[in-house]
Amino acid sequence: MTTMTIHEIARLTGVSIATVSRVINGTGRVGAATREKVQACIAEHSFSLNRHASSLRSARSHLLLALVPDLGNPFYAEVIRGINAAARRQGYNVLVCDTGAQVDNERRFFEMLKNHQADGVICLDPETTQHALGQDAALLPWVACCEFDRKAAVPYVGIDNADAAHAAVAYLIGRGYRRIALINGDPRFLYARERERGYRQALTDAGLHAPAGGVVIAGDVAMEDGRLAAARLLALTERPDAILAASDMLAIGAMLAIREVGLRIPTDIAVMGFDNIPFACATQPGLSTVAQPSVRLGECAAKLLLDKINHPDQPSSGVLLEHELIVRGST
Amino acid sequence: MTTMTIHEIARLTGVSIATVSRVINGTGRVGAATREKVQACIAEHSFSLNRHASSLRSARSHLLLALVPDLGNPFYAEVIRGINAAARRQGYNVLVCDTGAQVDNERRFFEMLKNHQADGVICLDPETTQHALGQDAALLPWVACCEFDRKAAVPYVGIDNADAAHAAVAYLIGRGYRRIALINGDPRFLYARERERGYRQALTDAGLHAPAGGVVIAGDVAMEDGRLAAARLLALTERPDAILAASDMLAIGAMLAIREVGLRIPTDIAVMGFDNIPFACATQPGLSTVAQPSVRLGECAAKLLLDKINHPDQPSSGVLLEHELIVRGST
DNA sequence: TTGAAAGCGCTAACAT
DNA sequence: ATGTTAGCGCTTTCAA
Repeated sequence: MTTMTIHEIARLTGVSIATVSRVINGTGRVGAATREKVQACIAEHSFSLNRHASSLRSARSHLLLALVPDLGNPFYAEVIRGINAAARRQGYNVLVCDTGAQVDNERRFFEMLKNHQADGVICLDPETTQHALGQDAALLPWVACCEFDRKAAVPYVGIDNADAAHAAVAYLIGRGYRRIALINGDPRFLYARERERGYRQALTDAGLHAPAGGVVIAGDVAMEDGRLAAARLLALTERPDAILAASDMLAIGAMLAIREVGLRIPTDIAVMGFDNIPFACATQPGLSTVAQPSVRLGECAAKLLLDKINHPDQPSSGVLLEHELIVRGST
Repeated sequence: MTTMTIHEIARLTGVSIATVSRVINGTGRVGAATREKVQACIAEHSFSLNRHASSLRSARSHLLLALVPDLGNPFYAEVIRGINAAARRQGYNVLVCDTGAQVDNERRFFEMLKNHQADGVICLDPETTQHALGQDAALLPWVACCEFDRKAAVPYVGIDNADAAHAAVAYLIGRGYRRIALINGDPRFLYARERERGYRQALTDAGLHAPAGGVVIAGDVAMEDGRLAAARLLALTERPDAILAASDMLAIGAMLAIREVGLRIPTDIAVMGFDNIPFACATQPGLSTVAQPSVRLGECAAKLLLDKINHPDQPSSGVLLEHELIVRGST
C-alpha cells in the first residue's frame, strides 16, 4: 500500500490539505458537505495521521508515560487503571514503563519527555530516583505518584505514609502485641522512610520501642524478599510477636516464612501489610493491611498531570489521600 | 531554555548539521577530532534529538509496544520482563499498554503502529481480538504472544495449551480424582478454547466425561470471577472432586470459594491452576499448577518481533515452548 | 571527511 | 469556508 497522506486525501476529495487537517483535528470552520466528503474518504482508506509529522509541528503527542518500579506488584496495576481512566477521558493514551526502579531506565524515559515523544510523565519510582534527575522534572510535565518530595516543585499525590504506619502500629498495640517488628523496603523509597518513622513514633507514643534487630530492610520488593527478611526476624532470640511489612508483597512472603517454621498466625505472631492488593484476602488467614486508594491515586495523578500540561505556569500542588485500615485474620 | 536543535549544536561547534547527525547516529565517516568536539558539545548541553523529526524522516521510533489484556495478573508482568530484557539489548524501549482485552483499545494502539509511533507490537490480547484487526497485522511488525492463530501469517510464540491441559487432567486422574470440573476463561482467548479441548480429550482418553454443569466460564479474568465460578460448581448436586482452572488467578479465587463453604483442599476437593504466578506458592495449601515459561515467552516474542522488523520479508514462524507441571499441596 | 539542500507529513498563520 | 505557504527538526542523497 502506498503511504496515505493528507495530500492524497485532499487530492481524492478535491479540497486542500488544510481543510483535511481541519476536519481531522476538528479545528476551524468547515462546511458540512465538505466535512462529510472528507470523512468518508478517510474512512474508506482507513487513513490515519502520521503522528510524527503532527507532533513535530504541534509539539503534542497525546501520550502519557507511567513509570513503575515493579509491574509484578498488583498494586501498581490498580494505580494504572486509575491513570488510564482519567487520561482516556481527555483523549490521551497511557504507556507503562517498567523501570525496575533503576535511575538509568528512568532517565531513558525522561528523554522521551524531553523529545516530545510523550506529553507528560506520572512517576511511581522511588523518590530518590526521581530526585536524581535534578530539577528538570520540575520544568517539565512531571507528576509524582506515591513517591514524592514535598519540597520539590513537582505536583504529587500520595498518602501520609508516616500517619498510616502509625495507625497500623497503634492498632497492633491495641490488640495487645508488644514486640512489633518492621520489614521495610529500600530506603530509596519515601514510603519506606516514612513508614519507619510512623512505626517508631507509634511505639514511642505507647512507651515501647523497636525490638533489638527488629527492623530489617528487605533486599528487594518481591515476595521472596519478604520471606528472607522474616526468616531473619524469626531467628532473633527475642522473637517478635507481630510483624508490620511495608507492602503486602513483603507481608505475604513473611507469612510463608512463618508457616515454614511451624508457627501460627496470628496466635504466635501477627502480620500486617500495606496496599491491600487483591491477594491480601487470598492468604490464610486473610492479611490485615493498610489500604491505599490505588485507583483514585492514579486518577488524581493523571488529573494533576493534565492540569500541568494545560496550564504549565500554575504552581504545582500536592494532594494527600486517605488510607484505611483493613482488618482480616492475620492480626 | 531555548530548544536545542542540531542546528544549534552545529553552530556552536562550527560544523554542519549533517555532521552532527552523523555523530549522533554513528552513521558515515566522521573525523575523530570533529566527533569528539561534537560529542562534548552535546554532552555539555545535554542535548537530545527531537525524535519526532528523526522518526518522521527515518520512519523508525525505536519503540516497541506490548499489548496486555490485564496488568493485574502477575503472569503478564513476567512476560514483560522477558520482553524488556531482549528489547533493550537491541536498543529498543518497551511500552506496555493495558487494553483490558478490548478491541477498541487494541485498535488505538494498532494506530500507533501504523503511524510509525512504534516500530512493532507484541500482542498478548485474546486471539479473537487480534483477529478483529484483520490481516493488517500480518503486514506490519506484529507478533502474537500466548494468544495466536496458527493459520494467520503472524509470527507467534506460546505453549501447546491443549497438551498442557491434557497433562494436567491426566495427572489429576492419576491421583484418583474422577469428577473433574473446569473453570474456563472467556472463549475469546485461545488458551481457553484449547485448554478446554485438552481437558475434554484427557477425560475421554480415560473413559471419563465432564460432570454435568462441570464446565463453567468465568465472567472475567480476575480472582473474584474464579470465586463466583467455583461457587456455582460447589452448588452442583454432584459436586466435583477436583477443579482445573484456566489460570492461577481463577484458581486462587476458587480456593476462596471452597474455603467459604467449609470444604478442605485437597481432601474434599482438589484445585489446579495455570501459569505458576508467584502467589501460587503463597496460598494454603500451595497451588498445583501448569507453569508457563513466562520470561522466556517474552524474550522469544521480542526476538521474533525484532527479526520481523529487521527482515520484513522473511516468512513468519511460530514457536511453541514447553510447559511444566508443578505439584504443590492443592492436589 | 564534510557540507548543501531536498524533503519526511503535517499544522497554523495568513490570504482570499 | 477554503486555499496557500512557511516551516517543525531531522536524515540522507549528492557534491565537493
